[in-house]
Amino acid sequence: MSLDREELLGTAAEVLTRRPTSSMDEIARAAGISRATLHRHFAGRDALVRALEDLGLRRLDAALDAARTEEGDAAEAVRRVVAQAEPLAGFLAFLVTENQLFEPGEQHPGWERIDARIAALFRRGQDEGTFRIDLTPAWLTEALYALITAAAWAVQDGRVAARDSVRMTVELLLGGARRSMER
Amino acid sequence: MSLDREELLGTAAEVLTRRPTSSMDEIARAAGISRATLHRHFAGRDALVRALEDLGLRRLDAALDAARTEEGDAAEAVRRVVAQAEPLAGFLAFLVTENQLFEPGEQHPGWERIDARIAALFRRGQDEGTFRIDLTPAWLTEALYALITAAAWAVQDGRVAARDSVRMTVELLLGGARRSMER
DNA sequence: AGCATACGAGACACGAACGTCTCATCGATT
DNA sequence: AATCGATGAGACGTTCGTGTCTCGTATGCT
Repeated sequence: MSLDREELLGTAAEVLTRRPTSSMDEIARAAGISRATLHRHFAGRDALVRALEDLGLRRLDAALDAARTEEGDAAEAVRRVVAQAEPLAGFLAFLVTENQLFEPGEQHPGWERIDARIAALFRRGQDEGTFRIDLTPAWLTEALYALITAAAWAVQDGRVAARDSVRMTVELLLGGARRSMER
Repeated sequence: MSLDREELLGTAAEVLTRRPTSSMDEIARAAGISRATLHRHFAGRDALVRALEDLGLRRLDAALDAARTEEGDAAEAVRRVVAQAEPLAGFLAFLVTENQLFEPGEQHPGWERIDARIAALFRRGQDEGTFRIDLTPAWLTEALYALITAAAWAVQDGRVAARDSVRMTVELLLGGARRSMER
């Protein structure tokens, strides 16, 4: 009956991904515990969201590790990143919109590190001559996030087949980032 | 002092674009009227959001008209669409996230028409041989929305220069959509 | 068996935002 | 000048989510 704190975070992420406005009570019910117990684990909604932010960063970090961003062809590495990050899309979208509500400047510093890892991948591709240099790594990173979440929503709404999601995302992203001579 | 209903909608759109959680009172203050008067124009928050949805659709429609989506080279038409829609990015992002909270199925039917107009442009490009056919028009439409809003956020956060916004968006989108032989 | 810890259920107060209403005032029209 | 309509200010009740608390119970450990 009693859940590990980590599992608790997992189900909270699930519920809030489905409906970002879910109340503490709904989250507790979904986890099979009472609201009181949820409060015993997390002081309040803020604390829970902060913990979820940590979880998201850990998961994304793990995804980047699994994608081996520093190995092999940069384009292939991007493909692996998209494939690894795709299951996290909905959850990350929740965190982003949640961050949007906070005051600017107090965002979790962990995001910068993640951004830097992805941007470094694009920069490597530019240095190796695979990616065009007239699009900045920062923009390509932003576009990667945007396309992954867009693909997740499109799948959820039935506008894109789930099995095509990763391919569509990667093809559009790489097609834009790849230099013409590499095609 | 007294505002036209249309101007009222405009400032409401502005305020909610900046902070999607703004209260009715904040919206009224920003428009220079009282909460009571705001309620005289719009029965409630729901009604206001619906009216804003209409406004967004009208603006986007006008943007597509101005972009002359059915004229000339499809790639150039896409460029014009992005340029025309870019100023609407923040506002549209608000509407999308607001729609996300509604129950599925009760979304404004106007969106389908807009989607169809943009998808038709991509389909035309495919028929004319300018765009690759392994990415569906529906996905390219989705990607267009996603990249425009991503660019707006990136500009707002200082990660992309405002004057590069349209170019970066178009280059990435077209680079991905354009067939390799067209490069 | 005894005890400690964690849990569920529920009650309570607080705050925020909403929707409704009243009333006084201001301005424009006639 | 008189009147009508729209407005601003504010009070009021309601709803919803939150955070805190208590109390009875169950689970698990010694």
